[in-house]
Amino acid sequence: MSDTTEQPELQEPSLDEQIAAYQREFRDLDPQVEQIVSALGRLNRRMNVAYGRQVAALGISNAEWEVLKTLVLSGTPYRLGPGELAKRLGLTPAAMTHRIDRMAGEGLVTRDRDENNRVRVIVELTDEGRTKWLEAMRMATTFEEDLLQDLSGDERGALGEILIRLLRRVEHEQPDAGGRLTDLD
Amino acid sequence: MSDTTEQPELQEPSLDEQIAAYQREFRDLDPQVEQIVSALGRLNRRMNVAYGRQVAALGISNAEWEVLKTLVLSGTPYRLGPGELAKRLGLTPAAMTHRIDRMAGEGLVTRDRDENNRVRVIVELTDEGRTKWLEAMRMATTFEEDLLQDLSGDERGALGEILIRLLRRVEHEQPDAGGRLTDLD
DNA sequence: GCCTCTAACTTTAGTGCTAAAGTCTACGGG
DNA sequence: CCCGTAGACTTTAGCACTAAAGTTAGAGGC
Repeated sequence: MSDTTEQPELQEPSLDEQIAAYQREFRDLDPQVEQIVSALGRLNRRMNVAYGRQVAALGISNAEWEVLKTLVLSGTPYRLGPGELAKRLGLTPAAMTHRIDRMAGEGLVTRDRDENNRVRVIVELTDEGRTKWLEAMRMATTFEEDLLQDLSGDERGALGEILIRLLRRVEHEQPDAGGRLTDLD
Repeated sequence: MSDTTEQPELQEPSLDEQIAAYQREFRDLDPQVEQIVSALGRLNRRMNVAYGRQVAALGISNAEWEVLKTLVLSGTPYRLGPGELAKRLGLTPAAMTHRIDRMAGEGLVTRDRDENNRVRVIVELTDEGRTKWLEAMRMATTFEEDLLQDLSGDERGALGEILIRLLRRVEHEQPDAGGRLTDLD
């Protein structure tokens, strides 16, 4: 997901070809389901590549942008500990330590000991970091508007509503416990 | 995206909270666009985690599953060179070399020199590899059916159609004019 | 027929991650 | 008080990847 380095240009067969090939190899396949799932995956991959290219123009990586977003989302004064950041980004604390190192070196955040509890560390967004976030945000929203430009208001509403339903379904199917997704032993 | 190792459980604010926070920090945000884009991203991340957990039960990683899929998609006799595999998976040839090493060690594929041109290498799916693919495919399609279970036929049709349109839009927005990346018929 | 050139991989160096062990601060019980 | 323990990060070891340099087989020029 996160990436500082460039990834090679990916070159897959067309979606139609892919689905046709799957049907040849796996009779039980529902082409409609496969279409939805494959299109979702591809769409996301391409979007991530696009975001990466855009923020790279600002001199930051996708990974760094994620950190900026998380700090801004936390609201003013834009401060979080490394542990909390790691949780929200889905990283290990160790990885967070190194990411903060880099970003502090670039002046995007500061890292300081908490005065009241010197075990704790506070990562705070700098003005430069906030500016980068804003610039990236402007690029991203322009890109997103452009992506959805052919969709009518009704279509956008319908798409959003369906995606939220699907998301709820995935999020509620929890790992073990009785979830049907995971016990296929 | 590809991963052998486990990733920490990610813990984000609810989608509604996130969108509300963005609106506080960035007035120009269209909440409907943001909802679609964020839901898409999250849905995908969760799905990838779910796939990873499922194939892990078969003793293979998500990365290995991608290779199996690509070989099967190429059609019988399920053979491709490392270079071609790398292109289709969006990896560098170097990464492909190592992945093939591992997979050959596990008996999922064989790696042999081409008899006619000894510079070329041929990676071929083994019976075991094909079996693993089939088992993974069964798990994946069950999961996907379950995910989409609340959607009516009409909704599925509409969703698929919209996603394809978006995908086409992203794929045609090509970076800097160069060649068309996607037609390899 | 050698010599270069190119294509297709492999190897080496360096990055960013996970897992697990280590460090350091605060807190609580004897 | 002093020691032990817990919590919050940091460090170390190892892995998978990219970029770039290295290797080797076949193809073409002269």
